[in-house]
Amino acid sequence: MLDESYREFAEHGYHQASINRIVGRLDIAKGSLFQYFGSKEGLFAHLFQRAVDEIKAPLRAIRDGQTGEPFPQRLKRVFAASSAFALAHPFLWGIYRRMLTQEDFPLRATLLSQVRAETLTFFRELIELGQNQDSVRADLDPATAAFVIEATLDRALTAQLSPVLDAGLGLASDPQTRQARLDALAEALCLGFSVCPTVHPAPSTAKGDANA
Amino acid sequence: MLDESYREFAEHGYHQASINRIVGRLDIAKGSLFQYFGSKEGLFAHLFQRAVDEIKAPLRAIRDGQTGEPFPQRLKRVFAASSAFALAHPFLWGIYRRMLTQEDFPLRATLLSQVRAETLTFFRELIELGQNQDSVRADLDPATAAFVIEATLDRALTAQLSPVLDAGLGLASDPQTRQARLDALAEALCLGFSVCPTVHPAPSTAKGDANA
DNA sequence: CATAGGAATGACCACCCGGTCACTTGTCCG
DNA sequence: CGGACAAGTGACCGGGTGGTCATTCCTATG
Repeated sequence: MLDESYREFAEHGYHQASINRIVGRLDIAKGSLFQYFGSKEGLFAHLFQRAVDEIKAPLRAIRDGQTGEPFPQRLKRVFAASSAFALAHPFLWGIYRRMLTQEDFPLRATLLSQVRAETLTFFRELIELGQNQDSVRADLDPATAAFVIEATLDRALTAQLSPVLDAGLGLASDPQTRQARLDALAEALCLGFSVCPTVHPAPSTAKGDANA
Repeated sequence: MLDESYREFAEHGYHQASINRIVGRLDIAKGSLFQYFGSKEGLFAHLFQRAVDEIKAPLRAIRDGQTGEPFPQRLKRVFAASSAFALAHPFLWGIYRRMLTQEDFPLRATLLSQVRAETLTFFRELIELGQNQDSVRADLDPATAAFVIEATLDRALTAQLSPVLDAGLGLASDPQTRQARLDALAEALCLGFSVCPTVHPAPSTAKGDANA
C-alpha cells in the first residue's frame, strides 16, 4: 500500500497523483485508504517522513566512514554514493525534485527546509574537515562552496535520470561513462578548493605565471 | 490575453493551470480562447515560443559585449544579468524550472533540449574565450566547467526567488547582499578555473606547500 | 454458535476540468 | 437597409477528482 502510493506520487507529482489509480492498482476500496490516512495530504506526509528517515542512514555512513581520506577522494565517494542512491530510488528523488519547483506542493516549506538544511550542513562539515586536514584551501568560504557542490551534484543526479538534461555529458549513459563524468565534475570543483598546485600535469603551454 | 495565460501557467504549472480561471479573469468566453489556440497545449506552446524569443536578446547582449574583460569579471556580469532577468521575469523562470522536473510537461523534450543546448553552448564559448585569453587554465574541460557553472547559476536563481531554498546564504534578501553572494559564487567557481595563483591574500597560516 | 465491534467496501457526492458547437452579435459592403 | 460572414458566446458534455458513509463482512470472544 505504501509502496504503491509512493510510486504514484513520484511518477505524477502531488496534484497529478490519483487516489483512484492507487486503490485501483492495489485492488482495495477507496474508503480503506482514507480510513488510514485521512486525506491525500495525510498520505503524502506519511510517505515523505518515511522516505526522509530512509535516506538518513546512507548519508551518515558516507560522512562518518574513511574520515582520513583527502577531500577530493571523499568528494568523489560522496558523488558516487549519491548517484547510486538516486538510481536506486528514482521515485524518491523525483518527489524531491518536484517539490523544489512546485510552489503549491503541500507541506513544501516544512519538509524542504528540513532536508536542505541537513544537506548543506553535511557538505559544509565535509569542507571544514578538509580545511582542517589542509586538503582544502583555508580562505574558501565553506557555505559558498557547499552551495556550489550541492548545486552541481543536484544537476548531475537530475541529468543521469533524465537524458534530455544530460546535454551530451554522458551522465545518462552506461555506468562506466557516468562514473568518469561524476569524477570529472568532482575534480573540476576540487581545482578551486585545493591548496594551490594541483597534481595534474597541465599538458599545454606554460603561459600561466606560476603553475607548479 | 497572452499575459494573463502566461501568468496562469507560471503560477500553477501546466496541469494545474486552469483555462476557466484564465477566461474568468479576462472576462471573455471560453470558446474564444479555443478558437485562437485550438487547445490548452497549443496555447502553452505559443506562449513558450514567445518567451524563448524574448530571452535570446539579453543573453546575446551579455555574450557579445565587453569581450576584452578577463573571465572572472565576465562571469560575474553574466551572473548579475541572469539574476536581474530572473527577477524581472519570475513567471517565465518558474515555467522553465517546472519543466525541468515535471516529466509529463507537454512538449518538454522538444522545448527543453532546445533551451539547454543553447545555454550550455553559451557557457562553453565563454570558457573557451577565457582560455584563449589565458584567463582560464587550458587543461580545464570546457563542457564540464560549463555544466558546473550552469548548475550553480540555476540553483542561485532558484534560491533568490524561493527563500526556502536560500538556506541562509542571503540570495533571497536585499539587492546588496544578493549581489555580494552572487559575486562570491562566481569567484568560488573561478578559483578552480583560473591559471593558478589567485589574487586573494589567503589570510590564514601558510600551511599549504606552495601557495603564492 | 451467537454476537458485538472494528475493518473493509464501493456507490455516491459536489466540484472542476478541457473541449464543443449551435447560436447570437457585430461589422462591413453592395 | 439587407444580407453575408466572421467573431464572440456560454450552456453543455463526458470524464476525472478528493472525499463520505451507510452497509456488509470478518473475526475474536463469551
